[in-house]
Amino acid sequence: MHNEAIERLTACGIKPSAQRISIMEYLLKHRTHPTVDMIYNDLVPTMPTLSRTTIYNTLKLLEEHNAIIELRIDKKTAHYDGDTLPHSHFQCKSCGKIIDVQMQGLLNEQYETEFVIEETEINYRGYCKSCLEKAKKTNN
Amino acid sequence: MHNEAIERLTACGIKPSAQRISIMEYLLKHRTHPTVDMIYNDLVPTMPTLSRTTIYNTLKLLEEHNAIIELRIDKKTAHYDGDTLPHSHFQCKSCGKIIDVQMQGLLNEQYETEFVIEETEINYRGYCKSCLEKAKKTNN
DNA sequence: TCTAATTTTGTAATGATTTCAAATCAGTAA
DNA sequence: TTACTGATTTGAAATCATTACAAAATTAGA
Repeated sequence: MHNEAIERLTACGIKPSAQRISIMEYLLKHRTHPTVDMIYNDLVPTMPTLSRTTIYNTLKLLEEHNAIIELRIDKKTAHYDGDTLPHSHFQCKSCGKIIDVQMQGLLNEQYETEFVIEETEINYRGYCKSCLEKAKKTNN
Repeated sequence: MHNEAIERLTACGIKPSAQRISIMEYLLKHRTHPTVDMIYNDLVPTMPTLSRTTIYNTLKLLEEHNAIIELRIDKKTAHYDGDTLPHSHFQCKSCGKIIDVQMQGLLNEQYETEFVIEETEINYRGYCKSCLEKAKKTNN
């Protein structure tokens, strides 16, 4: 797990520091879609100088380099996922748990037994035509 | 538009007050996926006593009664949509604009000319099996 | 009109995230 | 080893969207 973390970091072009390895390793080991605070509370005991800011900074860095995915399914706080392969998520409005949904496209009845869905949200992010054109003019 | 707002409110079981009508009407008229602040700034001139808190309260009420949809595509703030029919959204990471994507399921090349997609996120929200079972036991 | 319930309002509190400058660390050349 | 440079980490303070709350205003019914 430790080596996998280092491999993932270097493969994504990130210099593997002790903190970055710890956080990457945590996300590879725990498929619970943790928040910053969960990661912090679990790592501080073995890394007492660790700062919350470092976790924020590192997660942003990892996300920008596509080493992890930032989930915005929770309306309050960001959650993070070490699984970068395309898949969807379900969050229970009562207990807050986030569950992986290994299916592209819309859900079928197979899942109706596992949970009751009240909201479906499909979000795309990227760059719009006019911003791409503006960037072209400025950069060339 | 005024009457449509009242109709939507009553159809969703919401008593139509002046403020609620204004906000509902605004969301029916402006398909720009506004934030609380956009709604506030646009409505205050004609409704000087309007409070931001009322907008927060009203939007939550409207959403709970399925009169509108709350969008969480923007990582900073909530946006709101008066169009409750199922559709997806795209947000430009540069200008922040949110664009409707009238397509269920994953995007095809048709959209590649309109924008470049970097992230795809499919979120479901509802209730998980164990929470549903807990609720059953408590309520019966 | 009087009263009770509902709705609205403004202020203060909350809490996640960001900013920022100082401290620490890692790597390199002398 | 030592000194230097740049990268990384850290903690405190600031920011900003949202919520809590209690008072004020409005509405509806008797």
